[in-house]
Amino acid sequence: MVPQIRVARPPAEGRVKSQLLPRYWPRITDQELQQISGDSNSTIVPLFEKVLSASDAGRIGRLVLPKACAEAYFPPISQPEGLPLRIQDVKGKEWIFQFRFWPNNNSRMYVLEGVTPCIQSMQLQAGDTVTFSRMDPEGKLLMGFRKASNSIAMQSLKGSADPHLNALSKHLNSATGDFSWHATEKHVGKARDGSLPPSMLGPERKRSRNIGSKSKRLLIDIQDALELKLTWEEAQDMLRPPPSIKPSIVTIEDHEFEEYEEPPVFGKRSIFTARSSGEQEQWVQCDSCSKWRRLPANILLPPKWTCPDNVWDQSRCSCSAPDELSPRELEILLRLYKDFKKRKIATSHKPAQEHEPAGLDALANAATLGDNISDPSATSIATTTKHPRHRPGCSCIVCIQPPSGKGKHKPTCTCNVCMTVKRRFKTLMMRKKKRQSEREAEIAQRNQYIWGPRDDVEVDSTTKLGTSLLDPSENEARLGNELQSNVQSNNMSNNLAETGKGQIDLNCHPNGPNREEDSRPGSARVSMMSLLQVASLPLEMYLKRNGLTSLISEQQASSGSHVMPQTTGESEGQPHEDHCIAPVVEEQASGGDEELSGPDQSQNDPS
DNA sequence: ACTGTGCATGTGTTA
DNA sequence: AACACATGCACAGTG
Repeated sequence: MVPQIRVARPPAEGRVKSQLLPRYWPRITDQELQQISGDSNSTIVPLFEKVLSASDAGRIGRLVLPKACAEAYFPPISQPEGLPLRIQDVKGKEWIFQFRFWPNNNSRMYVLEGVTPCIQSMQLQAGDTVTFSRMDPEGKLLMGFRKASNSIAMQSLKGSADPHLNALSKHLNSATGDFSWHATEKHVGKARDGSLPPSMLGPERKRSRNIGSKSKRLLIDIQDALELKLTWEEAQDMLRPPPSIKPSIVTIEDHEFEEYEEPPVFGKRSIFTARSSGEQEQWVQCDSCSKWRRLPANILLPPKWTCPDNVWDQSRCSCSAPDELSPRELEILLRLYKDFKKRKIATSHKPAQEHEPAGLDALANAATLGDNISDPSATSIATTTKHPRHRPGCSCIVCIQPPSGKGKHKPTCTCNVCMTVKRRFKTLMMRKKKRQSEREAEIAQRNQYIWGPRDDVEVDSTTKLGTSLLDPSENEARLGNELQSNVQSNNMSNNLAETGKGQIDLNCHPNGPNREEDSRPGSARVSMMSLLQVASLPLEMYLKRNGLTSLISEQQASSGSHVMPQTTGESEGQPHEDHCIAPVVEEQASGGDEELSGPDQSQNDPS
């Protein structure tokens, strides 16, 4: 891309820059400049930028300007009333803001008033960045923005002249494939720690400063928020319902929710798998020797777990006992798990269509967010309008009480707020149902796609095998799809796999007589069965179907190797009752994760 | 009751 | 210690 503009960067007047705090230094990319300037031949002078605070992005419509920036780049004002300032946005639209100041101690506090329409037009929120530039020689002020959400950040990165950033951008793309907001956070976070020069690290830590103090301002720098969220989601992996506490069932609007009296407890992260019998089990890694051990699914593990704790398998209760899985199998399992996680995260971050908070949080969200509930980024950063310190989803007394601030609501309360919340909840549930049916249809279609190439396996396994060995990711990706479908089906049918109520005929080939019906969008019930079949396939069948027969032979050769002790002796192709490495859910067996509203439900719902 | 406005205050950052 | 700034808060205006 050859910019048609001349850019005086960075930034503007070095003289002034030295007076600005680094956090206001403009980091506008060429692409952004190009965007701002359009086809103009003018010189764009990046002036400064500011990460929007909650109050900047709030309804008040006042954007606090850094004093030094205001005094350096905006016209001098002597009266508090200031003067109207004409600023052009990236779309070429001109906005007129009141540029003024408030006396503050012996100083001034500069603000731009009336920015709400502009902020809304750009769909900005706290954590996003607004950039100010000047077009010379006209001196026209320009306003750009950079969304804190990574999708936009990615665009910025892609367009960056900085090879570092371009490389990072490519890396992010390749690393995440189908771009995952969340996955990228991790990379970005990682990059922040290491590879990026400080000047490119985005907003500094400034904004996290107030947290933890007496008057806690829950204002989290977007980067910190991302890291926190990530940590939270990682933590979610380890959260389990309290082992001895039985949830009570609460019915709200004909929907049942599990309510736990005790908060979730921490357990060790494990991978849950299902056997073809429907029995679930979990794989856990020893903290001492790092070997993976198979345990019953219903075991709550302590945060730290080692082989000697393995009282369920005496042959593997010591670190000296060999791995049950071969390295290749382990790799596949882990990659499937990783892929599943990635997809789950991506799914959970999809706007509204895929994700909805449940239970009280949903109500709280509904109460505080209204239609904004469909905007995940909004829920992650923006404060509620009700109580600036609180975030959407906050169900504290302040946020759930009526505007008048008097008293709590009873279940039978019919006040406007309660009725609105209830209506909203109904709408949400209807939407959820609708989405669920859409999702099922989608799964059915995907299923059709999945099964399609399988014919090739049957017809020409050698060719497929060659391809597979060269590019195992393809197979794994397919497995991942199945896995995802499997998880979804698991969510929807709840313990179907466990109870075997689905009456799955494992001998029924997916391409069998029912296939036509299976693949029809809308015949979700049948497709669910197919998916469950996939979920329940023995490892050998997985391997075979995906061209990894060499692994089977390797496994057989090495085992008596303990790969699958119980499977030896069974004829190939016959469904095994045990050891289906189909990571169904990584949550406890108790959970269709979207179905719960107790402490456990939040496992998949960090918001 | 709600909204807008102006100022005050508390806290983190910088010199 | 001084400064910058995010936001709390009181008060006035409006519906």
